[in-house]
Amino acid sequence: MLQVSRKVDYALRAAIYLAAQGQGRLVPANEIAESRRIPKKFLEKIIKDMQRAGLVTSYRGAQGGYTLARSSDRISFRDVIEAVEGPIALNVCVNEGHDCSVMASCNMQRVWREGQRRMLEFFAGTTLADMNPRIFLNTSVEAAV
Amino acid sequence: MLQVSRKVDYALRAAIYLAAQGQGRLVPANEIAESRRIPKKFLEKIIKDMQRAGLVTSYRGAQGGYTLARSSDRISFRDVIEAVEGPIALNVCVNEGHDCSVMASCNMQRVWREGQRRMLEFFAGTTLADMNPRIFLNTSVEAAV
DNA sequence: TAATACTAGACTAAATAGGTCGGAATTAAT
DNA sequence: ATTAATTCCGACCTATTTAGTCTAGTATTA
Repeated sequence: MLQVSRKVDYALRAAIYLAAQGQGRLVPANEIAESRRIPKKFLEKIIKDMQRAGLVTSYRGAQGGYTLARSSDRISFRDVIEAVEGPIALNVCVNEGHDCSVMASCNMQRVWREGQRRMLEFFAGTTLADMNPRIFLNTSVEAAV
Repeated sequence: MLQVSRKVDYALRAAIYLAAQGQGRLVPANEIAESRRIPKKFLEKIIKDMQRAGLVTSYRGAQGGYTLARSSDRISFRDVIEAVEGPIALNVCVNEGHDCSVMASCNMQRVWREGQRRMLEFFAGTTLADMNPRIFLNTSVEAAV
């Protein structure tokens, strides 16, 4: 339906929450889940995805928890989206190596590519730091308000 | 998965095919289905959606078929997408009247809105006529090539 | 009246979304 | 050493959506 999944939404909520806590502070899943209204067990899996993508670091055991692996202004929406959903492709025919049966006569590929390029450009330019209440760094988002 | 459905893809293939045949010529479902590799019965339902949205006109009986309801340069990708999928909302919280539980502290809504605005702007600016082989009218698509 | 087309609605198989469950492994504090 | 806090892991589950198919029409024309 051309809509982001709950997974992406939850991942970003969590990432933004971690960003607000400051890199370094270890935040347990419970706290994130409760404060951002995310099912805890589901959240754990989602954060694991972000960890695998190198966005989050985790520590087990008592006093353990999660923290951002790098500063919030170097983690973009695109990073988070792709961490949990894999690479974005607006249509199957935009994938590398995909061979569309009607490609020669269809001409749509270029449209999907360009639409996707614009979307990615925007999501890559918006970072977790931009979500910090009050201070918005991304001028393109700023300009839209 | 943030990807357009087969339905949207088929709808656009069909619409582009109709555009290429010229408004006025009645094209039967069979011809569209075969030439664009779309399951016929599925196609009929999809075209019905486009008809309900006022994009296509149909005529029953022998020599019947489908044709565009207006000229191809006045039917955009956005028109077709919304005809078969309903209004686009990049995230649930962008919908009118939706009340997000963590909205006050989340700040993401503005990002989805702006991302969506950019996407729609592009899809609304790209028409079926732009898909005519060789002649591309939409300069923004043109520029991307 | 036969052939060609679209129409309507029920049905279905497979995939995806959105989780849940139960416990094992790890660590810090007591 | 024990316990409590915490992540990690894999299997499981269920509802919804996707991508169609099937059957039985109705309308139109030659």
